[in-house]
Amino acid sequence: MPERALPYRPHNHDACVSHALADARTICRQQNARLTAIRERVLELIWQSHKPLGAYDILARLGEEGHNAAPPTVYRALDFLQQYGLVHRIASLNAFIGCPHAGEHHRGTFLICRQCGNVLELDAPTVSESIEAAARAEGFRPDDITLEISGLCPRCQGAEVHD
Amino acid sequence: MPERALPYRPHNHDACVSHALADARTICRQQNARLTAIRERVLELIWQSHKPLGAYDILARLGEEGHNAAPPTVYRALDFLQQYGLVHRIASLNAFIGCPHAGEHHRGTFLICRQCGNVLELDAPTVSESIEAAARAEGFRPDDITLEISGLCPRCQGAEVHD
DNA sequence: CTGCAAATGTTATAATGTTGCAAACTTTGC
DNA sequence: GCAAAGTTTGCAACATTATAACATTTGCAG
Repeated sequence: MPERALPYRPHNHDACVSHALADARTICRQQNARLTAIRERVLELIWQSHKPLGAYDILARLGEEGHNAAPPTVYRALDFLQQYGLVHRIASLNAFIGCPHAGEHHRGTFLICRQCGNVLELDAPTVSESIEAAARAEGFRPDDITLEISGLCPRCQGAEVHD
Repeated sequence: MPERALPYRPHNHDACVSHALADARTICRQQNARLTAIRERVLELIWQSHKPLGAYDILARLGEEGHNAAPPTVYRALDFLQQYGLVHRIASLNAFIGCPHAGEHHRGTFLICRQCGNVLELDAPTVSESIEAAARAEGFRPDDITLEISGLCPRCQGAEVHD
């Protein structure tokens, strides 16, 4: 059994979330960063959904549980989490998702299913290298890469059913 | 002299714009699409700036010239132009830019200079293929690819000057 | 325990994008 | 030509996403 399951495969998602939180705590401790209650709660909410979560979705869930937060609270937590590579922002969706290989500051490659909304972060060094090579061939010095692939995930290709 | 110059190289930009407009007219005629006055004006405004233009920038320029348009007018024109591959939306910037190889419905690859703001659309079949291969290797059926590379263009690498 | 820096609360507002309906314009069939 | 149908635009309101500015609280070092 792989340590990290694919989002569209059945798996113990609670374990998946707590693993991510444990990792986050480790990473923050190592870097002397303060994973405060709100930051941790935001991270947890994001992880509890494999689908990307909008800032205002997070806000709403915090509201439901009594924490009456304002937008800056959430955006600040998100900034922090992004800074430490714990979550990614998906530009084409204006939404955020947990990073399964947190730790280093990086931008990932995302496979976004337009049917079920699940997102898989791909670790594809070959692709990154080919992109960077193409950019440098134009004399461009690449810095930050946004690669978001929309399409159909394996599960949604056969049956066009909702999740 | 190449027909289409790189945005960060000096070139006759008026000619560049009128060429793009002429292409657009041809494409729309061929497809029985109506390139109305507003749509053409929006396209022209976008082309006049090599830097991506936000919807509200366009709105403001239309306002300056007496056309008191509302947001839906601009967004509808942009939808039309995107549909016919005449402009692209750059998700990481919430902005729009003219497509230098219009005609087919496609998503491009963009080199975005974070210093001067110029954007070059790259036509990199190798990269696209490698991306699609990586996606399919995960069982994913790619559909639409957003690839936006932020960094420094050749001109801005030596001197960190503003455009 | 005091003072500083970091984090959070709070209010307001900016920036971006959409809905829904009415009016104007274009095309088409006759 | 002319009316019906379809497309495009005008317009008002609103929805969503994100930030600014400043006050308050919290955590921690000395």
